[in-house]
Amino acid sequence: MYICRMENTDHLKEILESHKLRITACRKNVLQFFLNRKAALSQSDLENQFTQYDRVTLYRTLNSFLDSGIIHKIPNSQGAAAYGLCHETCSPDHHDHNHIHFKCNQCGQIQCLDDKLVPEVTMPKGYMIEAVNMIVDGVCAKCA
Amino acid sequence: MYICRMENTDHLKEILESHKLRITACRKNVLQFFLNRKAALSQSDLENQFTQYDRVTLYRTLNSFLDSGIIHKIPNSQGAAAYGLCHETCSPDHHDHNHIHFKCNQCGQIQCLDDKLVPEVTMPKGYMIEAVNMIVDGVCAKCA
DNA sequence: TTAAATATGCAATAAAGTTGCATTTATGTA
DNA sequence: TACATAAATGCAACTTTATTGCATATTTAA
Repeated sequence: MYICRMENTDHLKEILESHKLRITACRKNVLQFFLNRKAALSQSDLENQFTQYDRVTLYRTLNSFLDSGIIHKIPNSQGAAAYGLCHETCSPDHHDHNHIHFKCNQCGQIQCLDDKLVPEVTMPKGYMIEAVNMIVDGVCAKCA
Repeated sequence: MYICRMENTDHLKEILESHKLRITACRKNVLQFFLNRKAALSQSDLENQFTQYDRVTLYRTLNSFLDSGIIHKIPNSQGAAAYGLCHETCSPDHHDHNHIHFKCNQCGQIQCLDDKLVPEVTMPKGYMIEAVNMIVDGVCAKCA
């Protein structure tokens, strides 16, 4: 029989504090959900998981995580916006996601391939680069 | 004084025919608009330009262009979906856009950098690649 | 020229994103 | 610990974008 007990949430508190965010139940739950998941999450994923919270609250939770540099938005051409956890190297001012994102056309999941770095690119004269995103579409190892 | 006259629309007709689409005024107008524009277009761009057409018609026009391989959808993390013209090498079955997309954070325009090719990437074992997209965010030459 | 297939306009709805405001909760300080 | 202040939450409302059904109009092939 599975005994439900209080989990230690010190690590969640630390992450939120270090990003200058207040500690709330909603934020801790959402953050834990991100940490458990390998794949990126969308607003509707959160709504399905946390029916106890209003969708506006979840929307603003995502925004506060975005602004503080806990998560990053992943560009995609279809469906709702997806969000992935940032690395320690990210700060509110300067995001640092030079990893490739992969979207599986079978299961629909979007993954951060943290150890696959985006190759260098050069732009035509006069262009200033602020961020580079690379999204690979295909079939993931699990679905293949 | 500028004299308004009928333009030759044979090239539009040819493009539509070669993609197995019926020739209609709306499709010719939208296609011409794409050909004139360097930057990618969104649904709302079309709505602003072509107030004579219902937005559902424009929506379906975009879809028919997408399905037939005249345009491609450009992934982005913010704002409405953007669409860019395909090259001759694209067919309904197999799209071939290995060029980089650039989004200017100043003017908001998204451009196809047709001669900037997306670099090769390798995936972890078991992954199958179907498409690779690269989006560079920054400031374009005009806005810099 | 006409029948069949397709495109369009209108109405309606779904889904996603966003804001204002009253209430509740978290946090720093006395 | 209690309190004042600042921030988070829930609710309502609204905007934008995406989507479908159906009647009518247009295109195309025979």
